[in-house]
Amino acid sequence: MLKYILLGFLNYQPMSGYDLKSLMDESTSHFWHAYHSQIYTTLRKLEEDGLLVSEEIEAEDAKLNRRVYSITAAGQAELRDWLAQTMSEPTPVKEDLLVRLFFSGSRDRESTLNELRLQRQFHQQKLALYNSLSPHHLVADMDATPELLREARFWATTLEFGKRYEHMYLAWLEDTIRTIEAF
Amino acid sequence: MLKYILLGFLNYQPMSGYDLKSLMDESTSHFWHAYHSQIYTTLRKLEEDGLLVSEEIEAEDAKLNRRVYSITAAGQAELRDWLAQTMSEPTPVKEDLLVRLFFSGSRDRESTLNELRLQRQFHQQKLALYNSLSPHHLVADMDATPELLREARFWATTLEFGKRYEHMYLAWLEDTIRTIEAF
DNA sequence: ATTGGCATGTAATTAGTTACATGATTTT
DNA sequence: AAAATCATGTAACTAATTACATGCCAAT
Repeated sequence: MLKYILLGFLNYQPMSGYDLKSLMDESTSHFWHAYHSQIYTTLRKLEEDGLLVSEEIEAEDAKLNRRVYSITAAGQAELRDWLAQTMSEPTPVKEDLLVRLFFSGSRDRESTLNELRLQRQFHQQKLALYNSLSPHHLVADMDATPELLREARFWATTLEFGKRYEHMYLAWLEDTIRTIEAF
Repeated sequence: MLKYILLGFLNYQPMSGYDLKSLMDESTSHFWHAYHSQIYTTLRKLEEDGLLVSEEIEAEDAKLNRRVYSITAAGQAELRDWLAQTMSEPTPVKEDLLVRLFFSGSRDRESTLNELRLQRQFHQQKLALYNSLSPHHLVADMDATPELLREARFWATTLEFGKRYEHMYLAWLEDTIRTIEAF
């Protein structure tokens, strides 16, 4: 999946691994996180496969050089083909907290409740973050072409998902805390 | 994580890899899916680490023998220690559909809409499934001890999460379909 | 003086997926 | 006759995580 995220961003404009990591951190990381180590190795692999080309940009000053990647025609075709397909399943959920809760019967009740209360805090923060975000702040990090502005409408739908997800999660946490307090 | 799911179930009662796979399929797979190949290899590893012991049960008839695993004292301690901890973060979301939607600006609109409509179908089915499930049907697959019945209250909270998740997801899909139709 | 941002990578390990492989019994 | 269920595993591969590693510049 990371492959397509990188192709997707590089289809907007050429960028370095560092740029991609920064962009991801404030956008796609909310539904697909990746470490910089994976980003750099995947970029190399995509270049080997001919989907990207890179160019080392010498920095003035004594700074570290940047390696800027551009998408190739083959890369664009790969992205297009991938998008032309249709997911044949819903994405399976992987939620650690639910695993823990499922097996919390033998656990100290206060320990469980503390964990849920801490999670409530985390999800409140996430919701607050999403509410403070505008999909347009991403445009500011790239060249604001008219095409990019059209992309922002799709970005907004994923942000809306995030808000609803956190809202749902919080309500469930509240109710679950109350339920377990009453056990 | 699979490690703790296996320890968690085996803490209820001894079982084979096949039993564990079946139990997971109708419970934890909704928030933590695993293939049988991974289950069998993980069970072996846990036995090597002394957290489980296994015993080969000879089948009457000419059936294949079952290997039944039991949790050891060390295994119970490991499970207890893990549950005594507290997650220091919310679980990161990984949702393929959002990645695809994020980069769908350059995509044919009908293709995007078709994918969303198909997902709507999937999530309707998931919601229907969750609504048909009772946490007690799981007890039927194991020995119905009074302790197990207490566990079922925790199982129910995870099922409730599933219902709310699918409900939220569906509403978002509906709204997103309408939004994109209006683009 | 130290923290944070810029900037890049490799190495080692663990986890997860897909494919291969077998074979009997029961149900449709 | 074919499909589903029971039952177990290995092998190959891909993806993801964690740790290691470096070094400049600007701001506090």
